[in-house]
Amino acid sequence: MTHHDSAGVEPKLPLSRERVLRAAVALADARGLAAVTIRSLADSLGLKPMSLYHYVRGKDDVLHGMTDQVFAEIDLPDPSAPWRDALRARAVSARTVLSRHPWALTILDLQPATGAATLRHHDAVLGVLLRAGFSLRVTARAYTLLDAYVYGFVLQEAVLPTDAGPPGDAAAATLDADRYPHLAAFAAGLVGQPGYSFGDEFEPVLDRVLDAIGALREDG
Amino acid sequence: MTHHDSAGVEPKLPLSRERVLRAAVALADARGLAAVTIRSLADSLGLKPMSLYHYVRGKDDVLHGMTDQVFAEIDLPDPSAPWRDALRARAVSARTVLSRHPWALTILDLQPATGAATLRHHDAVLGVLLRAGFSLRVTARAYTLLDAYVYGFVLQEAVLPTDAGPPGDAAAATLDADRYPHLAAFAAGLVGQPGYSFGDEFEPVLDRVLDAIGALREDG
DNA sequence: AAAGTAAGGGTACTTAGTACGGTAGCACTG
DNA sequence: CAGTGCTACCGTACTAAGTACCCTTACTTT
Repeated sequence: MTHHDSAGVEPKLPLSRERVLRAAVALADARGLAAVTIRSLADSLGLKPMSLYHYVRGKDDVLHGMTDQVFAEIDLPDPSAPWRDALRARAVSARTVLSRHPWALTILDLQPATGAATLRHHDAVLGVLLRAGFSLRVTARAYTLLDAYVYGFVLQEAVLPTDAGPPGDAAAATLDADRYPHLAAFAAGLVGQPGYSFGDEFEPVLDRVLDAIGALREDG
Repeated sequence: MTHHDSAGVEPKLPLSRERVLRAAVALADARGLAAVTIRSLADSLGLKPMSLYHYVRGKDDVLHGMTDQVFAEIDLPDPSAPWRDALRARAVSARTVLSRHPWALTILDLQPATGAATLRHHDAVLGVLLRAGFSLRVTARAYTLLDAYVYGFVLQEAVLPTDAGPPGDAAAATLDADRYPHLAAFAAGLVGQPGYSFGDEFEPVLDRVLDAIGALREDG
């Protein structure tokens, strides 16, 4: 037996920065961002901690690289599609990917995002808007709004109390209905209802966001 | 001389959880979230590390408490104002506060946000919408959109390359104009222009977001 | 005065990042 | 074929940080 295994157990292919980052993403998905330590990462690759430093510059570099991996998973927009369709598809894809890797947002604001996949991605989206006749200024606003919506939605999705608890409603029990009447009304009247899923709200609201982007274009 | 000082140097009043958290916020503002360690926090209060554990449960509790402090800084919406004015003011306030404490977003998605100030805040905003006749479902959508915009905007503001570098343009120099033509066009044609400020885009776009919320209401 | 309690601290263990300096196998050179 | 050097990997050890456990001092309460 030549190596330990814990989460990913990637086959014993030639090592590389790519494979290290992929293992890091797998680890974060499986056990959370906090479980991504140089030591456990090395362990999941059958290596000793110091060996990783041949492929990455350090922990920070691993985190950088992980976000770039995530961006690489997001579908690039179709350059020939109408802007609205292209943006909609890209928003849905981004949301799906970020929901799959919820730890990514936590890292995002740590660094200026200069990974190759990240840059290529942003460039492609900007291209869609510019080709559709958006001015530079409106393109900036539109992209800001679209991404703000996606990031913000995913962030809220991550924050929501995951009531995988008792059948009734875990959140409502904690809530003081006197002090927070509206929150209580929510827990009881909407979130607690069978069939309600916060995630399902993404697309209906997205359509209004796209309307708003259209309005931004009119403004000039 | 009875105590060390480093960042906050709060006067020697009676200690309390409140004061510990306030010192933590001051530390994060001054030196970044990474500088908030139990040890440096104790030091900034003239205490030894272990003494803090009489006021907080541990590092996680400190982080929880810090986000709640931040929420406490956001103006509560005026319950008697029309929904659009109330939401607009609250969004501007939230954005200002979050820009002042950019580290807050990093912590936000770590925990389900159950601080008192946080709950009171959300409850007040929900109240504005419900009293204005929004249904539960549309209220949820509207609030999601508004907060997504604020969070997402602040997040992007934090990520933006702060070109406080050379006079020309630091970002453009790094960018490969062949590989990323649209990004390059941006750096040169908009971001690099004198007088351009990303932060100034917040309010114009916010107005379109409020339009979108109005449209959500129509949909029912 | 005795006893209890609150506030603060000392020591030390554990986990994590990483600097520094190996070592072993292979490739290529003269 | 010996030597030279490179590549991949590893062992050791230092530092920073969180925190469990137990102690001391001082003040309060009866």
